[in-house]
Amino acid sequence: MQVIQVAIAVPMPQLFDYKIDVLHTNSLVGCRVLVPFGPRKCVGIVLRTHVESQYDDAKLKSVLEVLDSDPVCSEQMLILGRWMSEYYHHPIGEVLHTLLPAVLRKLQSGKSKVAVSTHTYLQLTSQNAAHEDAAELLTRSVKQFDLYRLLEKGKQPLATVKQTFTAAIIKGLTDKSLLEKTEVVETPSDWRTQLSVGEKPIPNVEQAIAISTINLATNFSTTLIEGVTGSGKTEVYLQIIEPLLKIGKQVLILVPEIGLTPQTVGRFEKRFGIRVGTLHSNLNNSERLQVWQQARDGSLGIIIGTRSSIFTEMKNPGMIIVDEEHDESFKQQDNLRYHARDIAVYRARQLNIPLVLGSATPSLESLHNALEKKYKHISLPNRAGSSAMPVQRLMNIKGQFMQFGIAQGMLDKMREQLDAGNQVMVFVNRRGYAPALLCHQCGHVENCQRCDNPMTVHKSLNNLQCHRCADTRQLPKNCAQCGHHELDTFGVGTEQLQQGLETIFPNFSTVRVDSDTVRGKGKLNKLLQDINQKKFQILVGTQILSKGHHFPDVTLVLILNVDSALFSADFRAPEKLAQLITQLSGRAGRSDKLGEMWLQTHCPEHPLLQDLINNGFSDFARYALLERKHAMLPPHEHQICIRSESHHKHLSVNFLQVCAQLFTQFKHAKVLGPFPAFIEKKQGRYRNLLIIQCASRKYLQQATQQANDALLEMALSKQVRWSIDVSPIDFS
DNA sequence: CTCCAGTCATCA
DNA sequence: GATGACTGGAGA
Repeated sequence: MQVIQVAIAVPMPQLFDYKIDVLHTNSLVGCRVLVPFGPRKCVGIVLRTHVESQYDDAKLKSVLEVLDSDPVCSEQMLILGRWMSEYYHHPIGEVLHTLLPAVLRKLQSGKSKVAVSTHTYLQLTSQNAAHEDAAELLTRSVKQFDLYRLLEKGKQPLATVKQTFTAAIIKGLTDKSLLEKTEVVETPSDWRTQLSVGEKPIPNVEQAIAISTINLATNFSTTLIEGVTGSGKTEVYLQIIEPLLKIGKQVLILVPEIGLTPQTVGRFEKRFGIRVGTLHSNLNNSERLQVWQQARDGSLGIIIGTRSSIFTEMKNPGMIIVDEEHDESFKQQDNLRYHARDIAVYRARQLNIPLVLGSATPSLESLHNALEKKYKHISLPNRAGSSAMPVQRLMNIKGQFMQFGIAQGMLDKMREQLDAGNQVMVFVNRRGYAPALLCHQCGHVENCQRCDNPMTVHKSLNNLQCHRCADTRQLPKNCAQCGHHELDTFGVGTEQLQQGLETIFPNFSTVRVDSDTVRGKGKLNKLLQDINQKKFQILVGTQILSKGHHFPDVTLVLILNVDSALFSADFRAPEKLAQLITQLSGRAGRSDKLGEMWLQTHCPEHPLLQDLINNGFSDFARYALLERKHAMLPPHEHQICIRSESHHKHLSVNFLQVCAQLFTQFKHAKVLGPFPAFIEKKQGRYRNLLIIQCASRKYLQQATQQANDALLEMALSKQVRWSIDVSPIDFS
C-alpha cells in the first residue's frame, strides 16, 4: 500500500492524499486517477508518489482507478502548472485542469485514446485502360486536366487540392473513374517526408534582415517584430520557420480569436505542402484532443491556434510565434486569468527555443521590454506592396451642432462619398468603459482635484468618482469652466446610431456590426462578405470591424467618441484607441482609391492625438510609454486587481476593505480603491475591485501571496466571490 | 407541520 | 466547485 498526492480541480490550494495498491507508483506522476472526493468521484492528477501522509491511515481513501498508462501531463507541463499556480495565485488543481484538453478532465471512462488518425488523399486510379484516353477525354476541361497532371506526379492531400480546385472538378475526375480517394494512416514522421517548399516571393531588404536575424537564434530569445500593416509579417513567419521544419522541428503559432481564418491556415499549408493542425473555439472536444495528441507525438509540423493552444506540447519543438501579440483575446478574462503571451515567454524559455512576437501595434508591455533590450527588436516600417494608408484627420467638434453624435461637417463628407458610390464606415469607440464628463462647449473635463485624473461617471449613483483616490462628488449640472449645461458622457450606442443614419440617409442601406449582430457561427463572415459585395453602403460598428478583415471599397472612416478614450480613468484607453485607429487604417481603402479617416474630438490639440496622426503608432507608443513612466503606471510599475462580487453590496465592499487593510503592511505596495466595477451590477451581484500597485513585480508577487494565504483563512472570503487578476488589462 | 431558499462546512 | 446538512421564514 502506497500513498500518492493528487491535484483536484477545486478552488482550494492544497493537494489530497490517497492510498493506492500499485507496485510501480513511480511512473504515475502526471497520470490521471479517479478518486472518491466527498460524496462524489473526481478526476485528479498525480503529483507525487511515495508520500508520507500527515493524515492517519483510517482517514485516507483509496484511488478507484488509474486512468492513464502514460502521463497526460509531462514533467515540464507540471513545472509550468506549478509556476502558473504561484504566479497567478490560483489553486494548482484548477491550473492543471485548464492545461489539459476538456475531454481528459471529464469523469467518463477517460481511457479514451483517440482512434488512429487517417488523412484523405487523392490519387489516380490504377485502371490503366481509363488512362489511355485521359488526355483526349479531358481536352474540354482545362481545370480537370490540370488536376490530372498534378496527380500524375503522385498522390496529394485532399485538403491541399481543395485550395486550388473546386469540389466539382474533383467530382468530374472521379466520375470518369480517373481519380479515387484513399485513407492513409499517419505516422509521426509523415509530414517531414511531405514537406516541400512552394513558390515564395523574394523578401525586401527589411524582411531579409528580419529573417536572417531570427534564423540566427537557435536557443531561447524573444524577438518583437514591429511591422506596419501590409509590411509582410506573415511572409517573415513563413521564411523563419522554413529551416526549422526542414530539420523536422515543430512550430506553434498563436493567433487572436478572430485571426484564425481558412486563408491564414491555407497560406501555411500551401507554402509547405503539409497539413496544419488548428485549435479554435469551433472545434469539438474530440477534434481538440486529436490535434493535442498529434502535436505531442510529433505528427504535426505546424500548429495554429488561439489562446489556450499555448498549452499544447510538441515532441520536437522549434519555435513559438505570437501573431498580433497586442490582441486582448490572448488574456483569459475569467477563472484562471492567464496571458498567453506571458505563458509563451515562459514556455519558450523552458523549451529553450526562440519566441517571436509580431504586431503592427505592439502592446506597450512588449515595446517596453524591447526598448529595455529584454527582447530583440525588429522593425518593418514599409508596406510591401504599393497600397497607401488612408489620410488621418481630426475634426474639432467643440460646440458644433451634432446629430446622433456626428458633426454636421462629417455628415456632408459622408454624403459626398456615398453619392460617389463608395462605402462609409462609422466606428463607435466603446473602449474606455469608465466614462468621463466633458463639456461640449469648451472641452473641459471634470478632473479629480487631488489626482488630476479624469473622474468616472456613475450614472446609477448620480455621482463622479476618482478611481485613483476614491474621492466622490455629486454629478454637476453645469460645466465648472464655462458654465454651459451641455455636459457629455460620450454615450451613443451602435443601435441608436444605425437608426439615426437610416433616417438621415434613407436611400442607402446601413448595416450594424457589433457583438450583438454577429453572435452565432459564421454570421460575422457572412456579414463581411455582404459588405464587400457592396450590399450595404454605411457600416456602423465596434471593435470587431478593426480585426483581420479588409474593406477595399470604404473610402471614409469616421471614428466617434475619441475623447472617451483620451479622458478615461482606464489608463490603457489611449493605447487601445491608437491600436484601433492604426489597425483600422490598414484595412480600409486600396491603392487606387485613397481613403480618409476622420477622428471627432473636442481636443484636436491633445498631444497623444497629434503624435498619432502626425508621426504614426510607433512614435505615439514611445511617447505614451514616457507618460506611463511619469504617471508610474504599467509597464513601469506592476498591478494586481482583486475583484469581488456578492448579492450584498456591503459584503463585496467590506471584503475589499479587508484586502486593502492586509496590503497596508507592505510598505512598497500602493493600494487603490476599492471602487465599483464599471459594470457595477451584473446578474444581481454587486461588483467591486481593488488595485494593488508596486514598482517591483517580485515584491508585489510576495505580498499578494501572503495576502492570499491570509484571505483563504478568513470566513469573509467564503461569503463573496472573489478572484485575483495579475497584470489586469480590463477593469470592467 | 412542510417546503424551499439561502447559508455553511466539508472534501484526504 | 459540488454536495449534503442545517436554518429560519412563509404558508396551510
